[in-house]
Formats: sequence, C-alpha cells, structure tokens
Amino acid sequence: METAQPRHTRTPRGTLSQQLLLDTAMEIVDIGGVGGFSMRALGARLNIDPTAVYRHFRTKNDLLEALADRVVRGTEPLPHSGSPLADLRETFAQLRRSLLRHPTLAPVVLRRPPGGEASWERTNHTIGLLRDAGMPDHEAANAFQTLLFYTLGHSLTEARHTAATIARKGPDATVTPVTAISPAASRYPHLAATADHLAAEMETQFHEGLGLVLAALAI
Amino acid sequence: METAQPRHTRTPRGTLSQQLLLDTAMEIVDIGGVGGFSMRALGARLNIDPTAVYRHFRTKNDLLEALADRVVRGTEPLPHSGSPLADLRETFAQLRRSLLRHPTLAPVVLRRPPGGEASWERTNHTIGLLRDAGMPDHEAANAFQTLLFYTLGHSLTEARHTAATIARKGPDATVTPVTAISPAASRYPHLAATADHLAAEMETQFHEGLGLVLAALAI
DNA sequence: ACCTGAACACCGTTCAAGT
DNA sequence: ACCTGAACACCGTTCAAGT
Repeated sequence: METAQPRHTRTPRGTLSQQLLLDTAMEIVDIGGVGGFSMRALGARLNIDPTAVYRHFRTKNDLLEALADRVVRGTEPLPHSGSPLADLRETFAQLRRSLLRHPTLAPVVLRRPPGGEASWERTNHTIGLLRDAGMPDHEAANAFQTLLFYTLGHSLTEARHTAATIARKGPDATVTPVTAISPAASRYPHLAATADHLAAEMETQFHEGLGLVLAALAI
Repeated sequence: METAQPRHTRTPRGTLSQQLLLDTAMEIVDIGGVGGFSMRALGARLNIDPTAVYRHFRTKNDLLEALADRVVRGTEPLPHSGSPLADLRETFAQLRRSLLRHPTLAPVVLRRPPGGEASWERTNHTIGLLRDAGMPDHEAANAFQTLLFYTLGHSLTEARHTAATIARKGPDATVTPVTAISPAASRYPHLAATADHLAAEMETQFHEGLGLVLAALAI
C-alpha cells in the first residue's frame, strides 16, 4: 500500500493551486506527522521552489489551519434518524472519527478557536436535538458542552496514542489499546483492580463514556 | 508586576543545575509561550552559552517534558474530606487548575503518555473514591475515564483561550469568557437560544459539566 | 569537570530577478 | 502573472577546544 505519489517531473506552470497544495501537504502530514511538514518538504514533493507556496498561503500556519479546517469540517452527513439519543451518539462519534482520520493534526485542530460555517451548523443541529427532546436552554447548552469536551478529551488522547504508534512503526501499523499500568500494582490496589477495564479498546471505552453522560440527560 | 528577572552578570561556573534551568525555562514559557522558548533564549537569559544546557538535558524535548512533569504533578494535596462526591469534584478541579497555571504548556502535557509516580498515585486515589462508594470495578473505571477526558477537553480548551489572550495582551491580561457566536444568529436558531449559556464563565461551565457527569454516577 | 564557540543541517519568510 | 533563487534571521545539536 503506497500513500505517497513521488513526482519526478517538474510541476508545470499554472497547475499550482490551494487544492493541490493542501492535498500534497496532507500526504506529507499523514506519512511523517506535522513535525515532518515544512515548506521545503512541500516544495520538494511537488518539485517546485518552496517559496512558490507563498502565492497561495500567507504563512505556513495558514496552510496548517486550512488542513485543520478539512479535518474538522467532516465528510459525513448530519444524522436525522428520529431518535435524539441515537443522533447524539452518532454526532459525537463522527467528531471522533474526523479527528482520528488524521491523528497528528488533532493538536492543530484543538489550538484553533471554535468556528467556521460547517462547525456552527453542526453545533446548532446538536443543540437542536437536545432542545427538541425537551431540555431547557440552560441544560441543553450544558449538556452539549459536556459531551463536546468529553469527546475532545478522549479523541485527542486516542489521536496522540495513534500518532505515536505511527511514528514508531509506520503509517500502516495496527494500533493496539493503551497498555495500562506498568508500575508495581501492589502499591496501587485500585489501579490493579480496574487495570483490565482501563486498558480496554479505545472505541469501546469512548462509547461507554458517551453512554454515561447521555444517561445523565434523562431524555 | 514583574515576572522576569533579567541577569546581566555572567552566571558563575558550577551554578548551573536542572533546578535553575527549569525555573528559568518556566519563566520564559510563562512570558512568551512555548513558541518563545528556545535553547538560545534560555542561554541568553542565564548569560551562558546555549549549548551548556546539554550537560543537563539530552534534548530540548526532554527539557519541555520535565516542565510538563512539573505541571502535571500538581502541588495540592489529595482531598480526604470523607465525602466521595466532594473529593471527586476537588480532584478534577485540581487537575484543571494545574493545567491552567501554565496554559501554554497544556498541549505539551497532552502529548505525553499518562504516567509518572505522582500521576499513578492520584489515579489510584481517585478510582479508590469511586470503588469505596460502592461502584463495581467496570463502572468505576468507566466513570474515572469519563471524568478525566471531560476535564482534559475542557481544560485544554480553556488553556488555549487563555494562552491566546496572553499572547495578544501580555501575561497580566484579564481573560474574558469565550465570546459566543459571531455568525448570523438567525440562521442558527438553537445557537441563538443558548448563546448566553454557551458564553458563560469557563469555571462555572466546568463545574456544571462535572456535576452533570457526577449526577450520572448514583453515588 | 564544566563551559565555550565554531560549525552543520535545518527552518520560515522576503524580495529582487527571471520567464 | 507566476515562479525562482539568493539572502536573512532564526532554529537544535555536535564536537573539538579551551579553562
């Protein structure tokens, strides 16, 4: 399986575009992580002078933000199943999947302030699910933020773990669950008792936590 | 208020230590953010050659990890009030405060895998609170992780906002709540209805979300 | 033993020059 | 109009040399 498409021929004039630059940048990021991305690396992969990129993006940071935009926009349609609980599960599961699709970009996504049309639309829709289910505005806002922060915390942790595995074993490595506790278990009885559950599959873990928060909602 | 202590005199031989280097590094980070920290900046502030630092830390990354260690270790004692609910609230409130004490280091903390003696001890203690309150192991593990990920997501978001404010207005700026929704509210009725609550004080918001999760626990 | 300073291989970004 | 390439001001890190 080959994600890279090396270009040995000089990219012809006029073919450079934000599209092409972002696609190529995303390839670099997926292979070598954000740390492996540089204007010079991008230029090399396209066989253009690195400074040609500045025609299309003001700074490297702008380019990374545009990549983060792609990640956060998401590709899956908003759920409309008729069951608010199922739709809520699916909404945050989608957010998780978006963040994990390009795990090394997850930190870049986090350091952006919330926003963007696509993001507002999803937020509006999600709060709508809660309000339509009968929750007062205050509770609906609180529930939304709790679910969002839980999903962010979990997904960023999982993305960190996935990115670290990829960095060690290459982009096609299978990611194993977080190994639980290395220190002497005898000193930490409560850790020892729950070690098996703490080291569960990240996806199972995510859904159980989501279920816990949703259970508090009385929808 | 002056956090910086400029050194015009050459630091004498033999006074360099991990202690002094970390203290100075933390000053730089608190003033200019992680982005403003470099081995050369550290050398300049101590009036030593930048490469002298390599006697005490193998790489810049090791030094940043040591800073993150300080942040995550926390200074406050584990709560033992007798009320498990109150202790749980306090435990995660402590984690939040630790992360916010040096907001620009929060992303560095996140990209570390969990661990360290101090961290295991806190984890063990927290899971103990849940088990001693009668929760079965599986539920206790699940509840702990949910509370942890919620706290991480919220604190990292708040830290990002705080760090951005400091970067714009200097280290002594007062951090205002996140301003809610800029886009045309008419297009997003559910956002408009809950805008006031979404823009609440971050601390209030945090405790309400924590309360929501804790309410699901039936302790 | 501990610190220095030159050097190497990188960065992001600017700007005059080429086509 | 679009791309190039030299140049500038930075990086982290290594290693021989100094004290």
